[in-house]
Amino acid sequence: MYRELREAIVSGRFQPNERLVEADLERMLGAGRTTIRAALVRLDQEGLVQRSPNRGARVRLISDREALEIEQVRAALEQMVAREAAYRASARDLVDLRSELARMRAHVEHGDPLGYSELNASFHQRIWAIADNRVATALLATLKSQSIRFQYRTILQPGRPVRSLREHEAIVEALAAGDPDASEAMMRTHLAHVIETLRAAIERQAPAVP
Amino acid sequence: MYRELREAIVSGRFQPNERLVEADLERMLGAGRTTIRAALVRLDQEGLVQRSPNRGARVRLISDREALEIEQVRAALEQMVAREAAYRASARDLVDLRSELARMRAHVEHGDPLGYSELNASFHQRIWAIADNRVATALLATLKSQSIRFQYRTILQPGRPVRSLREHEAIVEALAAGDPDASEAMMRTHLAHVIETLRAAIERQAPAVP
DNA sequence: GTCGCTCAGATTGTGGACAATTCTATACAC
DNA sequence: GTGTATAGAATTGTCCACAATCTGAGCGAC
Repeated sequence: MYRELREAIVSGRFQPNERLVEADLERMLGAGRTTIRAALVRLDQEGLVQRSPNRGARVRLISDREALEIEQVRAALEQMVAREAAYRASARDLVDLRSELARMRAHVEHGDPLGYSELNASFHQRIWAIADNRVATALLATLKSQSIRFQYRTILQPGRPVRSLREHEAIVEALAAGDPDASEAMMRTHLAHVIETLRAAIERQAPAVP
Repeated sequence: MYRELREAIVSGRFQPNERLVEADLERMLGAGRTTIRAALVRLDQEGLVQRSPNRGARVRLISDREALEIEQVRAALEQMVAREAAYRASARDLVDLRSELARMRAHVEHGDPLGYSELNASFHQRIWAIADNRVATALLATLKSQSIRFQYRTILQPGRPVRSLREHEAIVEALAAGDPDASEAMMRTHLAHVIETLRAAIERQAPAVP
């Protein structure tokens, strides 16, 4: 039940800020209100849903500012994870990463930013797995689900996929060299560019508020 | 209710791994089982409680390994937050930080590591506030409550408070200089030492498993 | 002695009922 | 027209009862 509701929210079947009335969800998902309620409490704690006392639950709207904060936190964690992965990556891991990279390159060359974006996500997850830090992985996963609505604002920018791909290649090289400092640094510059792109996209869309 | 249960767990009134039977809590806290249940679901999602289907809830036991993972995540976030704080710290903030430092110094000189430890926590929180990143602050707070049981394993090590104090002074100097790189670097070495101290304490206590 | 079985007791999971609160629409005063 | 009061509808919060599940003790077969 929690899974289903979560999926419905993350996949965008509910709009941001949309009310989640317990009785409606009850019919929609075919579960008792008690069960729905428990799921809403979890999703609230997870930051996907906002509940106010006696006023029910809504799909949480992530503001532009919060999206940037999330991206900064994500960057900090991914840097640490990349460093850790440099210590731990096996030959097999590197083979997998390089084949992932090849597939990403294909999508870029065919001008398919959306397909690239999906592979991008699984590329990063692969690094999380190598680093083998469950706490970090769990946090990164919930951060990603919170900010999912913002992902296209970066990858759809003209020229971004090509640069993004080069940055990913640099990360793999550093990991292959077993160089923790370089791996962290490459991940840092990669995500600094992501943040910069996102910031620019946001400012362009919402120009100077008086 | 959530607050009360949380407080009871974090403050150690329940032992790690202790069963949390809903009926008992009902009497103990004077609330209906429904309310207790909602609080347990939240605490589960927060990582303070572990619930298994049909088998109820327990106070979550943080393993040594997980404590180290948490500390690594915390380090990554605190570095980022220190950098951000360097951009934003006002003259007033620096005055506050320095007076906090003075109090910490007093506790070290009087040989009061526990008092020092408390001030230590509020020192870091002050930096979080300066950085003004709510997402990071929230995560840091929950990480802290999860790993609270481990805090004395570092600060009670002989000689640790003195070194810790010096590291905090270095952080304030970097912040005062408005130097983001230095602030991040000072925070990094500070927390690297914390992690190293914790790792040593854990290994000493649980020597080589065959 | 140990393994497997059964059954009672303890505990959690879920649906329904009712109380408490908030929201909405209408009526009324100015 | 604007603002305020109020009744009724909509919705959430909580208690309770009962079903589903797990746990552990007792007992017998081997």
